[in-house]
Amino acid sequence: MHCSYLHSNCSECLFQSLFFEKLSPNQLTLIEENHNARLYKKGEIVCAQGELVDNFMFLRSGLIKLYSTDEAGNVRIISLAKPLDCLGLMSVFSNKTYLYSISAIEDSLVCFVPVSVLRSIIADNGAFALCFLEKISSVNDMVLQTRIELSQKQLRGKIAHSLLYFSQIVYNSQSFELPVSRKEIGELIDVRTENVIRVLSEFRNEDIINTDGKQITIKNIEKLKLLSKHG
Amino acid sequence: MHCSYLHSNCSECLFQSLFFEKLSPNQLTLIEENHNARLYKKGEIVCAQGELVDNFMFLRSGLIKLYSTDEAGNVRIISLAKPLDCLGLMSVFSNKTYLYSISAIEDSLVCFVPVSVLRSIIADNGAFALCFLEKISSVNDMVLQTRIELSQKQLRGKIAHSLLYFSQIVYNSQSFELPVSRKEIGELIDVRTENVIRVLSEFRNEDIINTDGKQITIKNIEKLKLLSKHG
DNA sequence: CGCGGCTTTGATGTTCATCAAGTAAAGTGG
DNA sequence: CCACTTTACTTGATGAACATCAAAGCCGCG
Repeated sequence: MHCSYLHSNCSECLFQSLFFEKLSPNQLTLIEENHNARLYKKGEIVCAQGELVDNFMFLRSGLIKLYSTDEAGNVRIISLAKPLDCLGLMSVFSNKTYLYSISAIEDSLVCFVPVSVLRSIIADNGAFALCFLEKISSVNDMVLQTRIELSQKQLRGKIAHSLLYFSQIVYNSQSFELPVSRKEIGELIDVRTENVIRVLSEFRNEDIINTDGKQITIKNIEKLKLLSKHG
Repeated sequence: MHCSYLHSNCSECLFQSLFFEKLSPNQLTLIEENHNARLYKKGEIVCAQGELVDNFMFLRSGLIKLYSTDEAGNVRIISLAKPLDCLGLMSVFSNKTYLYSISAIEDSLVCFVPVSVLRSIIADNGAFALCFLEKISSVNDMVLQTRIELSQKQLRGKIAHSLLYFSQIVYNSQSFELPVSRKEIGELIDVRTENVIRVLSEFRNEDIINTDGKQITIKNIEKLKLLSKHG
């Protein structure tokens, strides 16, 4: 946790260019001196529903899921986060405790900045506040939008959507290894595991995709887009 | 649109106490000189999906719905807004155009502040930015949270939820007149009109509520809460 | 080696959308 | 103000979509 890699200079962090460009040298130093980073192994929990929010977090590398668990133990994945995404939606500002749990899907490097530090900088630096507001609100919009769109689709459309998501947004390739189990895909799009499997088989039989365990190859992306759109 | 009532002093507006307490006298004056207000009749459209976002809006009185329409013409109500709520979620900062349409469910008075003015104030005043961020992000969290909860419930649970919403959040009374049609309730919770009606009839037969047209009286609120919780 | 979790396929049942048809209420134009 | 049209409301019957249940093979791991 204290190796130099983890404490690399904030001004060199890719994240800087997205979020921190409006910071004064003093403010950047403040963050550098107060930030922290930690590597999480696949499956490790970064924070749990109900815990106190005390850090703003963003993902430097890996893949993370944001999820909630109800009394019955049903898991619902709210969203995935890729490198350079910030975690926890806006809970940082609207809630004392996390509304959702966060855990690592792949080995992940997470960077932490205490909320108190971030707050003081926002209070001091309106230009940064504005920039921050824009970036973070667009994430929120996207999550809501996705959820609304998904709720209109049915089985095949939902599966098509999630395959396209991994292909286009996460891996940028027509062939990739699924980072999640069939069960987790179901949790992401609100479908039972059995049906995820069934539809993947259908798609394979219809020559839309190829599957070999977690390895997926998209053979007919246009068909997939059509399916995702139609519903 | 130019009567003195509509242009009443911002410093006296209830909204001020929620949002504008951190403003300097100069900034308050800036808003007073640039704001606008308009009364919308029931059914009137305040803004349509795709239009340019140029004002920040909040509701002084009435009731408003935020909704989206897909190619097939299906309407989906994203959220309702009560007096003192701000409209349009965060689109103000993350989008050039509105993601959703907004229209008046009841006669409504809407107050407008140009986005450019708001932006300049945020850039100048970090304390206000922080306050603004908190308030607006909690609305977003709530909308997402509600949508997730709703998606786990089934028919009877969804209807119970929406009855409780009107009773507890909008009207604060066990007896109220529904401001929306059965169809709109369906659009709000993603259920067909016929099923909204069917379940309302069931609830009436089970002595959970009384209905007389749009007049609803909740007779067994505990049962309703149970139904809403269970699913 | 055996246990538990993930994957797969088939059979069954429930939930809800859809279709149909009729009544009531609310606008609309002559 | 009344005939007319449209929109809202209501109930029943049918079917499709999907959850649930069951059973079996697979794989990794202690």
